[in-house]
Amino acid sequence: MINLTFPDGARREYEAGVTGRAVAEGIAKSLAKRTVAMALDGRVVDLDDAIDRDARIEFVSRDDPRALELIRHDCAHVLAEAVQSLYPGTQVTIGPVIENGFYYDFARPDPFTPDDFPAIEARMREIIARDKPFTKELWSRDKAKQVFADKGEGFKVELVDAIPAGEDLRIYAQGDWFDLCRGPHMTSTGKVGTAFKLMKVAGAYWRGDSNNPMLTRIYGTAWATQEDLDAYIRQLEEAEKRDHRRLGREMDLFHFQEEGPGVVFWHAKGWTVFQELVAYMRRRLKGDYQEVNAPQILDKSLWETSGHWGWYRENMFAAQSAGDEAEDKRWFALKPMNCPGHVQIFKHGLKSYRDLPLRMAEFGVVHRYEPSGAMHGLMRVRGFTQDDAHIFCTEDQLADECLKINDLILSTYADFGFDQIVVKLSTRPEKRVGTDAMWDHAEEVMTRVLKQIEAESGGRIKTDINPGEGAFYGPKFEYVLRDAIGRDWQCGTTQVDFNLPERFGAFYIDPSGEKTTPVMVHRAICGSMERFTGILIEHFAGHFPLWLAPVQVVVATITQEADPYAREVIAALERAGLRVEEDLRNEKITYKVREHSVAKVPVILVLGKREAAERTVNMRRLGSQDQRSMGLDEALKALTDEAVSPDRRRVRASDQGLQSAAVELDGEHVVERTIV
RNA sequence: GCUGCCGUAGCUCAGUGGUAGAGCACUCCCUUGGUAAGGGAGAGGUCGAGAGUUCAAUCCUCUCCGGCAGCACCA
Repeated sequence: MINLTFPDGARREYEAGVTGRAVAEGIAKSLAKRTVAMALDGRVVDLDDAIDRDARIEFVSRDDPRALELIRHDCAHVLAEAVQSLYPGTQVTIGPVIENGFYYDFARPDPFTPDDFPAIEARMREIIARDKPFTKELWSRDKAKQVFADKGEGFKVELVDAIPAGEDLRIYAQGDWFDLCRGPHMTSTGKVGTAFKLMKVAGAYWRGDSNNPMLTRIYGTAWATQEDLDAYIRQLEEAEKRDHRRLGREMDLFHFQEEGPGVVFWHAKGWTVFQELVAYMRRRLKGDYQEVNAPQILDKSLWETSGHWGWYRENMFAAQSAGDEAEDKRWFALKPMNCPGHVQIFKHGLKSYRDLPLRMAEFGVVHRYEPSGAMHGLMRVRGFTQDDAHIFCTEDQLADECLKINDLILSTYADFGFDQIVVKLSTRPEKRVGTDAMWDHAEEVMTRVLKQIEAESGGRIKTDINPGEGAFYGPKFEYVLRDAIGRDWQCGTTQVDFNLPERFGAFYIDPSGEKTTPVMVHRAICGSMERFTGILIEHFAGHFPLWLAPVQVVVATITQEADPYAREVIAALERAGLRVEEDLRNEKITYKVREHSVAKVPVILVLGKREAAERTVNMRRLGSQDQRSMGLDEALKALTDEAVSPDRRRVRASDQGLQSAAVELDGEHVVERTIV
């Protein structure tokens, strides 16, 4: 006999080996009917599984959040059956659940196209309507291999081989169709419901390895209800509207063209945002960092010394004199990183332990030959600006420096309204330099720092470990932020480097007069300034907070009679340091308002005869139909106050002895105020 | 880089084996209008590049370039 504990705390005895379904039916037929799976001690399993020991039991209904994964997984199986029945000869491989849906990879000479979706979806609906039960069998390895081999399912045979010895091979059938699968599944295909949709097709390498053949993958999404599915589709449409490539065009921020694949043409407005961001970062570095600038192209020998030529040559740009008869035909490389340059600067002149920690920053433009398929708007480019820095310090200073960097990174993200941050520690990879003792030490320091970061954040910062993902020269922290629509971006990074200073023979004189190799820490906060600008565009949906907006105010007149006053207002705004554009065109005010609203200008000051006579302005904020009439001086004060960047506001607040709670002008608040 | 799709005016997109069209934007004219598109006229394209098939190619075929969606990659 076994004891089962129910969610309400009740305990009952059952024969060992009783199935969940029998338990449910014993309680109520209706319960059994609406239950799609059960959870034993919190682990979701098939309802028909035999229960052979004491457990906490919960019945999972279709509307249980835990059922969503089952719905998607079952839907993947239904997709696979539909595809095999419609396209005989197609091999099935794997079909896992992913965020917001699932996919299934098929092997087929002719890849699928979205044109195939209606037929597949129709067949899926038939399979779901048939409502065949999912049944599970345990097969021997030999039987599974034999059956799949006989069916011509070579990929499944490989999967069977990959399952560790001693593990059961589970086969799930839904009527005549069956698949090798870890499970669990719901009770029958009908439970999948109709709130599913095939989304796109794509190629994907077998087992994620680019040496393997390419399969054809069908992505789908599935939800418990049609409302959930509709909401998801709407969310995708919303994300598309925020796409920085689209907003970049609409707001006239930047463009790309064929002659420069992966390099940005920044227009005046985009460059204004970019430069505001750089200026912000410069202010944040002041006092702690010295800013330098190392050369753009350097003799390839330097990159051989650094190791980049050996490790990353395929991804580097090289240049030489274009003249056929040039006396000097040596090869130079465009810098892919700033660190070798910074080490040269460090080495210039003898350094003392008193100079450490020496923090060297650069907004360095680096070029990397990214694979063509990797490029994506501003997010992945071949030429970009790093907010890079290298800290030369002693071993003893390492932990403090990591924590100091952490403070800078987190406070920077907070200034833009990013408050969901994950810090991940990446540990030693297989291909690496340096002794195990060095790695032990560095990982020990960084693990300690990671714990401290988590503890000091009061639970706000999540941490994680990526085993084996470190750089070849040292372990690293990666800072992943979540934007306004829930997408994650890895931006900041802190990397410990035991390798480079030694390779270049950099040293300082320690207190006992000995030459000592410093530890070097690479760190970036935004990472790529181009990318971070792209993230901000999408995060704010183009509705930048006033301090970042490329055009902060447009002064638009209703009639020409207001032109002289408008010029006065513009001059006053410009004197106050605001970025202003005039719109004195011979157009109706509705037309002007529409145009500037579409361009996402945060503030429109409308001036007509009345304002000119009263020396007032009529202010309209982006995203609001409301208008506010106010005196010119009042408007100037309100706008200049709001246009103060968050870091300056913080300084101002502390100067006035105010609590940091007064720091409200982060991105979130501005967004709330300016977006409908 | 791999798989699939795409490339026509500044932008969004129609279209055809007989060398092209719309809307918006742009220029000019009328209009001076109170908060998301007033009216009229005009200008604007080597149909991504090259080769092939054809009497004839923007359209069909191939190669290349670029883009998009995934995959792989990201020092």
